[in-house]
Amino acid sequence: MPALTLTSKDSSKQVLILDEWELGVIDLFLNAANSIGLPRSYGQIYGLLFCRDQSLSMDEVIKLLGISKGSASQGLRSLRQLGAISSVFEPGDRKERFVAEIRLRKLVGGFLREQADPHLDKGVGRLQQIEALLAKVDDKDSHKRGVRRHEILSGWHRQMSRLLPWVKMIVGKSDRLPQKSSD
Amino acid sequence: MPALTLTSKDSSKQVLILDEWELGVIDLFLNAANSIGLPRSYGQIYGLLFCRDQSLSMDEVIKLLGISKGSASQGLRSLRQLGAISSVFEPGDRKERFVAEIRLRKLVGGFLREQADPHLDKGVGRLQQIEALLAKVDDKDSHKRGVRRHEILSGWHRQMSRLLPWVKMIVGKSDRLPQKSSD
DNA sequence: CATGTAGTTCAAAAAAACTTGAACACTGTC
DNA sequence: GACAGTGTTCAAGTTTTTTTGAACTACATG
Repeated sequence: MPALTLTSKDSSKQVLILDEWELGVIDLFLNAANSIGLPRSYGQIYGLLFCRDQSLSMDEVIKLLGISKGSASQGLRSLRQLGAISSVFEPGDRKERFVAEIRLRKLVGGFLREQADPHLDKGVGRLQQIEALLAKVDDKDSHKRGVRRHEILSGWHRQMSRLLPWVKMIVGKSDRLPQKSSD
Repeated sequence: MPALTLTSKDSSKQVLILDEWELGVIDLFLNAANSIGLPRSYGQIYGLLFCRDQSLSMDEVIKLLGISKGSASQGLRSLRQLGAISSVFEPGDRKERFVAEIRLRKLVGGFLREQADPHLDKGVGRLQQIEALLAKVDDKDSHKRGVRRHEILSGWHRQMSRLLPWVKMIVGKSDRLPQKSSD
């Protein structure tokens, strides 16, 4: 393997540019990421991998999207943490390569696990904190009101905790639903 | 019982200060709002109203939370739009007064209606746009790949569309939900 | 152990989101 | 019409989040 050219452009190399439809998909994911509270660049990265059959290295992601090394590194790490992408090592290659997870159930599950569950957990602490503050309330009416509110919040917390497993279960189940192929 | 001079004239006025537990609740909602992608001030406003039995006017919200007129005005409007608060007019008073909606089902339903549904709707347009871009692709392989991706995205869209009604239905009914025996 | 490749970290820059407040609009009263 | 009470708008200011890129770690190879 001759390593002469630095800016090597081996003709066996796959495309280093994006199709227009790929740009469209990447933009779709950019917006989607944004609207669920993830950085745009995460959406771009996922979108790019989603478009491709072949795994991509960090280098290729950087070149194709024109983002910085830092963004790529952090984005790829977080996306893997979310279970939205996974990495593979081609034998005899030091580079880590990435592919998108395309099972919606996995995506939703990972998102809920990493984003929703922690919030619910923190909620327990917050509720306890409020309970503690309530113990120090002198005024009878205020105390009563506070207790009622605490009860409501506890109920909500319980309901949300029960909802999440259902969501995880429902999404992806429809693979098996009989479908009339339309559209 | 009456607070010291605080530019307030009428001593029959209810508290113009917040109990500690109320601050805790308001902070909880501030964080909750933040984590579902709403401005912090919306959370504060909702949290304040959530704590109170009596309706509050915009003026009172501004004074109690120490936020600006602009924030209060926009926050109250958006929260009402979301169905998270509702307004009432006391007879013989020109001021609009607000109370929090505390039924979780309503809150979740409103949130999904105002936030999730619009995104799904926009998604239709985006998918069509991608479809249009695909029509212009020459390369056979790229086209095929693109079509496959479009199909996947369409499937996801369908599944999410089906999920939302379930969520709306399940929340608020969880007393009667069948349970997965573990936890 | 010097070199080159792969990847991470983090302070500073840039961008996005949020808040503010003064000007404006609307309405009912005198 | 002038005024006072309510509420909205939005340009400018502030805060928060995201991105960048240079310095750094790690590790294989000659």
